[in-house]
Amino acid sequence: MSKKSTFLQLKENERAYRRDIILSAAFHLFGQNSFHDVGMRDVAEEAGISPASIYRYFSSRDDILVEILSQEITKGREKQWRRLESGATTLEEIASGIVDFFWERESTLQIVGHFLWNYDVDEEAKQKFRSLQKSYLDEFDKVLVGMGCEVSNVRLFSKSFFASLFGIIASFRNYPQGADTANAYHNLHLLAQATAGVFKNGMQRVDLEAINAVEAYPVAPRE
Amino acid sequence: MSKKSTFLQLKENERAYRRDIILSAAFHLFGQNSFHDVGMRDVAEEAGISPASIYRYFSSRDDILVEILSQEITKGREKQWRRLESGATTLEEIASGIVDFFWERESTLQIVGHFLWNYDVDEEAKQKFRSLQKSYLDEFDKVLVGMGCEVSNVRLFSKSFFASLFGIIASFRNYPQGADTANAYHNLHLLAQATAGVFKNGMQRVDLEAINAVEAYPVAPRE
DNA sequence: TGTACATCAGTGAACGCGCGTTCACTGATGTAC
DNA sequence: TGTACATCAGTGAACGCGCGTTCACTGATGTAC
Repeated sequence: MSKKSTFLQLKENERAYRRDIILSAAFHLFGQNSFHDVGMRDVAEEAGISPASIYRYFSSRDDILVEILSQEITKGREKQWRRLESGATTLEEIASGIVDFFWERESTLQIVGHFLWNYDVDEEAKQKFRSLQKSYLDEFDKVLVGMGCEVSNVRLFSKSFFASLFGIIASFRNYPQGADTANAYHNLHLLAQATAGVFKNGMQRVDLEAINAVEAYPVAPRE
Repeated sequence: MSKKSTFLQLKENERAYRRDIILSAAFHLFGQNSFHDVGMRDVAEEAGISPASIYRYFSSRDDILVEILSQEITKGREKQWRRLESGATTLEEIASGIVDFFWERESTLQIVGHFLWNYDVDEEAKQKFRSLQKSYLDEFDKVLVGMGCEVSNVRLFSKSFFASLFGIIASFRNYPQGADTANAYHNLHLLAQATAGVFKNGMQRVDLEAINAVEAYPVAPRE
């Protein structure tokens, strides 16, 4: 490696390092505040730079968001997959893992919601988000197969299961359950357990009939 | 009834009628445009009045939104419940009904999302939204029981099932499926069918174990 | 029959404000010759 | 060793703009006496 390329390498490293500082700042803020309360000015302040500087490292706010989501998923995955590798796990455990994942970091849920709901999301970030979805589902497929899922279309199962949990969390995390928060948390786990139980039962059969039933379904494009 | 009270009544009717005009205008706009593209100025224009006038009939934008959602649900319910009353129906049919309901009116999905995600929602509207949730689930309970659901905790089942479908629609309505829209629509139905199948299987048992498992779950409040 | 007053629908214009993003610029460091 | 030039981190201030909502006002209609 020539001297010159080493210098360039160092420069690139520095740049990556600065980028990380911004990301860490944002990550930290999202851990303490709710999604809508963290703006570019806040991130800049936390990182010790000016708002304008952020745009040297990220093309948009969405770009930061998707990057943070990526980190969150990686962390969450490590935490959960570690358990998985140490032996067989149940769908129920995975389900409560997902509930806790979103419960502990509300803003992560908000970020996902942001990408699922918003129309005017930065196109580049949208692409990244989609590949995150895909890779997450890929891993999930593997886990299910590893758990002995005998369903013919595993991907269908992964999608349904994850989306179900996501929907439960989204719908009921703030649903009034006699007022206190602990109750809502408990209720989420209850719903997650019930759903996991239902899916566990379905893990062996079901889908074949379902798919056949659906092939005949009319394909009506949105007007 | 005295003459006076009749006059007052007429006046009230007129007022209610004007309110309905605004609501219809908004309803119409939401049917043709996406959620974020319909503002108070648009509603006003469509209704043939000035933006300021709207606030004589609704306390906030959220107030209009929740009112529209209420109408949508009523309509959708009529459509679906009518089928139900004419005989036994399957969970699968209900599931595709829900998919179509949200698919046909994307903005309805957006409205629900708005109330589930946003923090700074008008408090009054939030209350209304919650009672909508409740009454919807109430009806759903009845339908399930009517279908022969033998589960001990029907409400738990209703919540899980509805939230699952909602999550599926939210997660995958824009998920790239080989690019064209018809495909996404078809895919949603596929997922819905699979999920309905899984839940149908679980409708007879499952939940009891699940609930017991959960009672022992630690109740950890959000930090 | 007329006058003063209350009520309420309706309005044009402006307010407010958040907030992502861009602009024009400075200063430091490296490179070419 | 010095000069001109390129590159890039970093910045304060402002831009832009959407958009829900409010303000101060007009005009019509009903009511009291």
